[in-house]
Amino acid sequence: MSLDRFEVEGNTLLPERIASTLRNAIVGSVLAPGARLEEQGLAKRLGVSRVPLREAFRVLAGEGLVVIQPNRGAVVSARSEGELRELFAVRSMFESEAARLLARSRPLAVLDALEAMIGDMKRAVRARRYDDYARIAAQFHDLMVAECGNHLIGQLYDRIRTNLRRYQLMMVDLPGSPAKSIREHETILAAIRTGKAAAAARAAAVHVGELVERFEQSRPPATSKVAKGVRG
Amino acid sequence: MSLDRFEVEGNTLLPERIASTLRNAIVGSVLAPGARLEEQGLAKRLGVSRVPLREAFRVLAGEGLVVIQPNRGAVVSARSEGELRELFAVRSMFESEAARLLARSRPLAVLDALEAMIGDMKRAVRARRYDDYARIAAQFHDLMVAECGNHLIGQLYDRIRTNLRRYQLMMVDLPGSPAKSIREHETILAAIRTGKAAAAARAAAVHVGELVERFEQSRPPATSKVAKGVRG
DNA sequence: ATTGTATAATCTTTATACAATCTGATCAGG
DNA sequence: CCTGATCAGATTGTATAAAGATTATACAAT
Repeated sequence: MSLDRFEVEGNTLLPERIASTLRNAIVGSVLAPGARLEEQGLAKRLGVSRVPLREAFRVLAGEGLVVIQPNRGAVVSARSEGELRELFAVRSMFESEAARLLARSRPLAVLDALEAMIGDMKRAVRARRYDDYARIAAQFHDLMVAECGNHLIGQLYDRIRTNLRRYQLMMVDLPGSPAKSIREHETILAAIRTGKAAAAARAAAVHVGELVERFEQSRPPATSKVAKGVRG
Repeated sequence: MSLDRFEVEGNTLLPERIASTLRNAIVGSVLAPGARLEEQGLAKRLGVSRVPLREAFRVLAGEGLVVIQPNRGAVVSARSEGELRELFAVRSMFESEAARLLARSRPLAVLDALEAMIGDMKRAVRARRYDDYARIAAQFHDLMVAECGNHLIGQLYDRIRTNLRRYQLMMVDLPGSPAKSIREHETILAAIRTGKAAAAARAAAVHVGELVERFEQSRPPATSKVAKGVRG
């Protein structure tokens, strides 16, 4: 059961390793939206054959990172403001539900870990290490969802998170107002600790909502952009 | 744009057609949980070669219907009471959010279609055609989610629905108390029509909750079953 | 009787080659 | 300008083979 932690990495199949490489390239904008994933050339560059590469395409297509256009090959999927909003909306649902579930089950170890993270956040802010702060805040959310008890939510959340990374948000709390953000985390945790499920859910949703707002303020209100080179 | 409806169905790629065939076999229990999907034999039986078959495995793995065990091939994934509960929980979230969104946007054509469906449900029940009733009720939920405005929710909902089908539930309203179920649909639609977003969301959640309850009553409280023939 | 080793058979995984089909672009003709 | 033919390039699907992993079986050792 908990021996999983000792699994040797590298036992993974080639298609998954290829998918991982391409995923990193996509979320890191090395492969831009609309970029065509040419089979032969890519296979040669990665030093693999076409069969596992094609399987990797299917994996990424299932995650929504690439689109397979019949007889025209795989293409990095487009981004849009609309998709971004949808991603945040679903993220909000998941985190909200995770908070609700945690408020019901209240696993002590998890709550303590969350508490510790808030402490780390405060220290990071005091030390003006805002990148650390953002990283810890992201871990806070990850832990909540991972330990909420609903494994399916965890799976789907991973997918959302991967897709959100494409928008250079990295699922981080934008450092607009760390103090306020920390208070929001505290509100969530307090509601969970006292078993107030509805309040916890609401607080989590509010927090994500604040993130969206801060994000939209931090960006020029760009009109919905569709990637070039991709025909409808 | 709306010409999509006239798409020719044979333009799809072979891996997707294979995946569709296998998906039907899995949700129809022709391929039972734990069944090994032997490449050679399956390729021969389906009249395809192994490469597109492998891609189909990846597609189904992404949907959670099969598990790819490194160097041991693809296996139909196990079912469990736990997964069933998780599926229902996520379904509830999605339908709830869909109802909320619809209450905000209130697209007239959709609301009228939903209204018409409730009429059809009533007629079906009066005629004691409970299978028709169940089918229409399922369409009611599908339409809500499909037209809620968040395309991502629609995608994820499809995945949930496919997985729920494996539990022989077919995403139907169990005909335990059609009259009550119809009232619940009416409550949802009324809240949407009057723009009461929170009420609509709550009504949708309540409805799914009732479905779960009816389902659990209709079954012996079977303990969490794991498929045979699958080694850890 | 149990444990461990060696070998063979089976299946998966990956690579490679080749044929068939589709796409997109170019270009000639109306 | 629009239509239709043509053609290179890419994708898709098949076939085959080699390499690696797993399982089964037999056999030796404790």
